[in-house]
Amino acid sequence: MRAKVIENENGRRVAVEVCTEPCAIERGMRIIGGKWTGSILYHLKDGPVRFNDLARMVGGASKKMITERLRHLEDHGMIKREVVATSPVSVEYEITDFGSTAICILGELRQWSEKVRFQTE
Amino acid sequence: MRAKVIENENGRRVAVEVCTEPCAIERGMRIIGGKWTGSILYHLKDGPVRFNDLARMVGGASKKMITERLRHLEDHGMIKREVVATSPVSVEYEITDFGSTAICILGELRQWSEKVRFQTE
DNA sequence: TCAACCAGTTACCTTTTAGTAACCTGCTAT
DNA sequence: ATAGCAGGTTACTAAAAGGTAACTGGTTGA
Repeated sequence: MRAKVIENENGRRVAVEVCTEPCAIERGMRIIGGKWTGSILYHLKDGPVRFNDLARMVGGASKKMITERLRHLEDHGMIKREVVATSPVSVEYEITDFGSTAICILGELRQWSEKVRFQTE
Repeated sequence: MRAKVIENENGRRVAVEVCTEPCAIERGMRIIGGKWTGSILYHLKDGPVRFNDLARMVGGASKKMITERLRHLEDHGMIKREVVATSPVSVEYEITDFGSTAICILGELRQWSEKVRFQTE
């Protein structure tokens, strides 16, 4: 991310230290940037939540989306899935320590976009 | 984002204060979460950059993508486009004060995802 | 005159993402 | 028995996103 453009000995403009794909920001976005992903993770910040409860909380997202995003977050070690031996069984999703490290970013994004309402449109 | 699930008087689980679509995190992601968007904005943090230089810096993104993202960022008041009367004309893109407010979020995301390499996979 | 640079635009195509709605197994309270 | 809950899965469709490559019109230096 230190990319800059300089002129070489022939007067041609060339980029040095280009942002090779995928750069850190792009990679980060691919982890927490998908639709619903950030919201879902953020909803887990205060403790474990069950699948259907999550589906109820995140209005607009279908079960399919919830499942997909949970698997994605699990694959990246941000949440863990735990089957609780109730009857009928319930499944709890809990944020991991690593997952928690993303919460502050999401929190800031949230605050930031709450201000946006007044800055644009 | 204070959504929780409670049981009502009939023992049914219902969500209260659900995250109505699109919630703050979702909205924020739609602004800075698109592919290349964050990277492009981040590359403008140290001063104005010309169109083709940007294209050179953000390796992997086509001119079409660069154009699209720049328009998007402009529409959201995060950058401004300025035609400089050189010959041939050059076009400079500069981050606005408002756009700068997103840089710290992107910086944190960047730092965070640099750590990710060691945490997952 | 020719090639290269500027800042894009256009047409076309492929891939990805997202959404709906129905369905599944297992369990339980009525 | 049957309706409802749990936690999903499946099939299908629509829309959006992303990518390639060619092209534009003007400028400039060799």
